[in-house]
Amino acid sequence: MMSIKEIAKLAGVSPSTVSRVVNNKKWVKPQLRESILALVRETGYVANNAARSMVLKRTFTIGIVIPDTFNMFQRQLFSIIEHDLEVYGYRTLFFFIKWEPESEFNCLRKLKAENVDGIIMLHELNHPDVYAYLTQASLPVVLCTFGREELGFHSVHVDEEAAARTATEYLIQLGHRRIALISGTHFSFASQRAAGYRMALESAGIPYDEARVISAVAYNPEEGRRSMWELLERGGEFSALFAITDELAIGALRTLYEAGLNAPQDISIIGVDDIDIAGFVAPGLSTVRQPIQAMGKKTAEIMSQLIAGEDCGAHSHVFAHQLVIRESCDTF
Amino acid sequence: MMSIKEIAKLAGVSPSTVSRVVNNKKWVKPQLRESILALVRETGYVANNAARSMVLKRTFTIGIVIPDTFNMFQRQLFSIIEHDLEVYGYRTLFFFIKWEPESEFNCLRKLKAENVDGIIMLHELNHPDVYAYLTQASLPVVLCTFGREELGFHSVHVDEEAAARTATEYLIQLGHRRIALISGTHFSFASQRAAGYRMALESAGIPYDEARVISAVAYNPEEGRRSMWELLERGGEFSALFAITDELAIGALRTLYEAGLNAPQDISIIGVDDIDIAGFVAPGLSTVRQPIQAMGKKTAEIMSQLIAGEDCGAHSHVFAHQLVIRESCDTF
DNA sequence: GTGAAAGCGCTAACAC
DNA sequence: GTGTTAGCGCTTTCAC
Repeated sequence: MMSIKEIAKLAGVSPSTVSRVVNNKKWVKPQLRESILALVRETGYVANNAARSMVLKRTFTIGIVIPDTFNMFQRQLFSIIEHDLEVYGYRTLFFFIKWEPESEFNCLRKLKAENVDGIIMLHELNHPDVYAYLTQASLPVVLCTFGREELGFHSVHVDEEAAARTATEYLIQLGHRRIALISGTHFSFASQRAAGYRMALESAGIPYDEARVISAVAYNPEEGRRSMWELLERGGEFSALFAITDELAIGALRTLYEAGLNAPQDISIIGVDDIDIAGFVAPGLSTVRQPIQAMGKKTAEIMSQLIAGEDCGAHSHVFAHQLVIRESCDTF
Repeated sequence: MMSIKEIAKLAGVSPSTVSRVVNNKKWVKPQLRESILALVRETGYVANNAARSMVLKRTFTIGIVIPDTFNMFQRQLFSIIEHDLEVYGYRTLFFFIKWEPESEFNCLRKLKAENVDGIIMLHELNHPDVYAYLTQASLPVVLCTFGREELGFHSVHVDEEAAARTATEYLIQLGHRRIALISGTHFSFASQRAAGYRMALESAGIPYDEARVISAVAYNPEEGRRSMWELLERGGEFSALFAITDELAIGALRTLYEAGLNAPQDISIIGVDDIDIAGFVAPGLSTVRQPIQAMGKKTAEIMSQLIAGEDCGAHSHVFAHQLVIRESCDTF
């Protein structure tokens, strides 16, 4: 690999001068600058990041903590964030969290080893050491799609409870009263969305019936499929289903197909997130949209401001959700 | 951030000794080793990667080149690769390629700056400078899901042409003779799969009819949907469709739904890849599976062998595809 | 067994 | 304007 010294030798100048040129600093005679630039182009020289970040004490790298099984929603989100971060001049480094308990600890190790300039979490970490480290290192942190007010981190998210209430109320408005729920236990959004469901029921004077709710152990289509089958096999009657994520809802839709049932004629189904594929299944999935694009952009923006030491105002940035009506729900 | 010097000072030893301990080298008195280890645990010290890789001249990082719009197939693939690479002791760094022409050049810059130990390409790059650099730097390279025999790189892929032929022949076997095709122009797999379609037709003595083929500009559901609408609007008759990717096929399935048509009753549809979601749409998508798991594992394995300087045998590792019959195709 | 010293590639004071 | 020097955090000879 070409190094700055070699370029310097070729140009007959000192490394400092080359450094000044490639970093666009002043105090280099225009003519010299040009000739060095030409040399750089010719040789294809690019400065070594490791060496650079060591002296600068900045890596220009933002760590993104994300589950290794990241779903389509998170996938869209991080693409947006990655893109914007690049525009701001930052690289992204992914830290994939697995379901094993040591994974979080492992992530912390890597975080320390990498010396990132900031961290964006698309995944809730529970190990207190992680948050302790982040705080103590006073590393810029932005939580995306969940909040942690107590910890004082910036966060970008929707009001999960309200979003779930919107979905459930839509079903109620359509005339449904026996509404099943596919919920889950992992991550705070699950209990928040489940709470929104209960509140909607309560407001409408509909009793909450445990026989119609099931807790999924993951948020993918296969779990949705499995859960819906279980719900069906319980024999309890329901005319509509609220699944706390679109992927779960898509799996439930699949179960209906397998069972020879139709949505929305037999059972109405609604999800949350509005992932890309939601509009392509048949019937198109009605859902509550999280403004992925806007949330991703905001996350990147806050991060860049935080690093620049600018004030970002409120710590909690709550985005409005939006009901998206497609074809999977009908009046009862 | 804690540094090796501080640990050394706390332990009352020199940095070299601490280094020996954390790197599990010999020549440290067991007792001393224990006390230093305890200190490391206590302080949560983790060696700085940048500094480490600078002196080692290895980064233990594998670059993964992937389109920023990576589809579900590629997403599954890289999760597997990332996981295995971690087991082998390597980190992964993603290089997202955008559709802009400068993106490839930009990627090359980053590649140079990062000093990765190896590169896995999940995306074909066309800029000759890239391959020139890879060769000249004699960096281990593994191409995944496409080949480049001429360039002498290792590659892991299926026989794209044969896979497409399998899909098309299945349709023919079912009695279809008017088979539409949604193909594309980007990346070599597209023309290879299109060629497989033509060969299957030819073998069956079915004339190739341009009126029934369309070229998509991307390989996502939206493009599949759009393409299928165009095919339908052309008015040409066909009883089956071969879409060169599952995402395209899923979009086409959606078009049928929108048009009030049914698969497989009105039109049979088959794709290629067998992405996760293929089994969850309604009807379940029949497709030709690429053994994602095996291919990902092999890719990581070859990479680790290449770095270790081991011989990996053949340069081209071709995996067998497999017809997956679900519900989207029926006899004509 | 352990420490001192050199050096990886780079940037930033500071000298000239 | 340009070069010299020191040093970022680490590992690795080479002394001792």
